[in-house]
Amino acid sequence: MSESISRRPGRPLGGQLVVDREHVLDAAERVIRRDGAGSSLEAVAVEAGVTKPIVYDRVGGRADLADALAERLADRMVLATRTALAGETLSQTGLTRFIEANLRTVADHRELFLYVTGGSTEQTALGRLSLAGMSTQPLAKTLAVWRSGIQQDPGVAEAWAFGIVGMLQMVSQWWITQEGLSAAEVAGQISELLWNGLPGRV
Amino acid sequence: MSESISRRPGRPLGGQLVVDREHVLDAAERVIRRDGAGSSLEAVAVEAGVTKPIVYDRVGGRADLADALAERLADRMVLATRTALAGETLSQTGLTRFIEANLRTVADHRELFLYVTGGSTEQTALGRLSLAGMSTQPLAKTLAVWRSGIQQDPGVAEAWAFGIVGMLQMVSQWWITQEGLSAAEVAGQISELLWNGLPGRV
DNA sequence: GCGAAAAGTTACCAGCAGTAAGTAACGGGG
DNA sequence: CCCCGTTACTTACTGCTGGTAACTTTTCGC
Repeated sequence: MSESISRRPGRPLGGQLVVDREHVLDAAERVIRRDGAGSSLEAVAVEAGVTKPIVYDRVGGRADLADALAERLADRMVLATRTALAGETLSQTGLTRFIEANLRTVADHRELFLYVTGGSTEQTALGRLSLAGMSTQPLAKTLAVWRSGIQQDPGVAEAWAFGIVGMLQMVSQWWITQEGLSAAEVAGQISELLWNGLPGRV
Repeated sequence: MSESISRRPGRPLGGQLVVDREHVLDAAERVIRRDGAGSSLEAVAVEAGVTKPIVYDRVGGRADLADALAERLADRMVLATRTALAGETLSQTGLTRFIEANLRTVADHRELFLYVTGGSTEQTALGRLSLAGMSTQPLAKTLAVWRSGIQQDPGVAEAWAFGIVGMLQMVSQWWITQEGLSAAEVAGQISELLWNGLPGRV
């Protein structure tokens, strides 16, 4: 893959785009998976078989790349949790499955997760909210609907959604550095906290 | 402050260290407060009235600086929450005060918080765990003791501590970008979630 | 007094984000 | 049919930052 055929300058024969946005993002994922979260844009360009300005043209700067990858990761998480839940009504065991699916997705995309949540600097620190935002927006909606359904105040939904996403992110980050701690176990513990609260049910 | 007197090379007259570690960290805090989370080590050195290698000698590289500042911030948070709680036994209103104190401390050190949690790249993403770790270690201990006291399983303490810290970090990050949302309000909502759980008390 | 150690600075290197300028192929109008 | 604007690239650069090697000056023990 990515035979560095050292294209000559100028428009390539055939007149077509040599790579599109999706190809660049695919290359970025491969590089990050191989070289870790500290990968450079240059490396991404090389992996895509193209030069830096093309990356800038297709996806933008570093922050934009992180955003685009965050969106992909968020999509996969939503997908994984959706299939794990399969539309059933919310319960503690369902919540546990939701969390466990989340953990497994993070483990599957360890370096990508670190790249996206690690950010680079400055406003990207706030940009981590973009990954959060993609996850929180649907979650907040779900929470609001569900809370209304059980005769509870739905006004807490937004704050709760951010809180839950933050909790999952930090637990994921902690968990992937731990050895010999099963996803199911951790998921059960966090689920217990989120469902029954700190004091537990009496 | 930091009169750029352009010292000559060589050991300074008097033979004493011109700045110690604490002075460098103070300077770093001033720079970050003034210039934001994207501040460079060079700027820190200038603010401290000294050159880069001195910063490296006193505190180490960028990751070490972030760690040291994280420790300071964590200390201040622990202090703030401790005075807010004043040793009373844990309750929902106490928890609310704990969270509100946390939010206010973050707001007081906005840029520093972003610098520390933002990290730079690579292993610093995992290094965010260092701030987390400093906050979670005492929290986990407190939780374990408290859970034991109310006849509940204390084995969940570590995971819960990371989860709670992550929740607070994300909520803080979200809250400081929001306008017209009081700390007390948000603290109450998060406290409600942590204390009573998602379904609420019946 | 003198040389080793201590405490600085200068000057550099490597790598990276981001951009300006140059080059070659395509394609439509005269 | 050819020419010129447009398209789609690459090369080559700037500016900055983290990090380090080498040099300079003072101090202090013997």
